[in-house]
Amino acid sequence: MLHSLGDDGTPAGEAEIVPDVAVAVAAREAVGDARWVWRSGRLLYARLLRSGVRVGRCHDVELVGSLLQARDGGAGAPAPDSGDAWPAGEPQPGTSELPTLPFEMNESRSADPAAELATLISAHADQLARIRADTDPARFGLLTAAESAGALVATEMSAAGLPWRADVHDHLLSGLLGPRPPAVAGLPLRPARLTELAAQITDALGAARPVNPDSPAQLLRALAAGGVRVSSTRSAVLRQVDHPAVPLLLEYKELARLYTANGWSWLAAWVKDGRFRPEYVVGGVVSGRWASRGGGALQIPRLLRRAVVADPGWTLVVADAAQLEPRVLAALAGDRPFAQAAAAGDLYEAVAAAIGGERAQAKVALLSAMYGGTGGDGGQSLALLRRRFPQAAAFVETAARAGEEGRVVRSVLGRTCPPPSAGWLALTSESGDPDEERDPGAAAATRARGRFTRNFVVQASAADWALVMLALLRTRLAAGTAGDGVPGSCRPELVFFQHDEVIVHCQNDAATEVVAAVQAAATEASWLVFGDTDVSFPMTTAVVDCYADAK
DNA sequence: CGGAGACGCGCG
DNA sequence: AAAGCGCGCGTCTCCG
Repeated sequence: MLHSLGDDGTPAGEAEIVPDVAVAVAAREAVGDARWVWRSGRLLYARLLRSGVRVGRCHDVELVGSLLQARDGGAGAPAPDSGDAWPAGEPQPGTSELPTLPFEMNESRSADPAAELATLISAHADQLARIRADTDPARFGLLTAAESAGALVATEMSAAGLPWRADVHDHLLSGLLGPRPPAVAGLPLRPARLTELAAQITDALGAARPVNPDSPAQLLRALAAGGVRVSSTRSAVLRQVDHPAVPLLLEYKELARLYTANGWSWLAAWVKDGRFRPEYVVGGVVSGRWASRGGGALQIPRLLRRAVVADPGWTLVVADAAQLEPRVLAALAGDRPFAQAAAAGDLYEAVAAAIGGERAQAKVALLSAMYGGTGGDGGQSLALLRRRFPQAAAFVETAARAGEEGRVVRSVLGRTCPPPSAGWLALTSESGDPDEERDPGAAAATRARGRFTRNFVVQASAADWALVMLALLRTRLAAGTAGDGVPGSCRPELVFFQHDEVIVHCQNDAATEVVAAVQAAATEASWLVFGDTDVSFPMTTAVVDCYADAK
């Protein structure tokens, strides 16, 4: 059932019963600019794509509902005060994004589709009203539009798949691990190289029985027996120990990780017909970053980028937002000297020059400022950073204090972080009785939430920018001339998105146009999200046959 | 036997 | 002194 809607979400005309949704959607897409309103596009849009139907825009009631719920609090709590995480005194981006809503859609096979459609229409109208009621309706409206567009991109990317050469992957595995081990009684044997290393580790530790390096507890005991006292078996801890078993263990861990996480079983489970098709979870991370389900799509080891190869006649445009998070902080905080350091080129270099240190120190100090660390040995650089860029420092400090006090903070477009848990409140609340000892964990929990909100304002605002950029890039790729007039699926396709990085798979002669589209999307996103700022958000782009050859 | 949690490590 | 932010997932281990 479809129903056309006006700009404010009120239905116009009569609801329409269509025999084939895909056909009806395609027909409406062909004649103009529709924005589809649906309960959730998660399954529905995948079906449309399988029928060869692509849509331009949507309003995903489920995803927008989550954004609104986070903003307004689960139990109808009052809206959070918006003072903390918003750039002060910035011009507001335009409000031209308010859509027309020609069609309503309901695809369920419920007993009473008309009633369900009515429920959806009123839920949507309610959401529009709540978006308008935001302290910054233009920015929050942009967020809801971008989140909905992100859902379309995610589904399209899963459908397209990341080009993946199983033969290259297999070759990498056998080179490092030995040939694929046969399965015995359903379980694959340990690969030759791992077996060899395990034996060498046992020898090096002087153990009487074979040590299983996969068991942290067993390994810890064997290390202690061999005279190595460590707090854990982590690589970082082992690396600081001088013992002949250590290099063997480090190699074992690295290879075992490759084997279990991205070995032959992974290959068989996730790569079909030359494509890796993970499922992306839009809004899966509280900060607005995407998560993924199955296949560990966002944790593909760099080593395996060698297996990501464009089809013959096609190429990969790999684009990465350089130093995104510190740039976002610069734009958020309205810190002029910092913004000027982020105006062009290498931000870390510019910051190093400003505080009179090395680039590496500047980078660590900046990350510490955003993560809530102390900078470790670079504590001095952090102090210099605070003195040189007081507004930027104050911005993250304010966010940290809000968290420590149990308040919530918002990203630049108004994504709200979760409130503290009941456990946190119980742990950190003062009892009022001066004799009562405070829980010793209370201070640690308070600081932990401070670090969370401190990081949230930056990470979530970076996610806002990246999502808007992605949505704009999608639109530009669809509107471009590349692939025009050629039958079949010859258009550039978004095939990967990982927080601040995108990959477009396109025909060789389209690469220049795609690179330009990426740059234009980044520039437009910066304006829409941050308005008039000195800060630039450069994308480094590489046109390569193989992902491993980018940067 | 399956679930839950710790551990460890890959990515940003 | 203790310690940085956000995830997914595989193995080991304990427990009911």
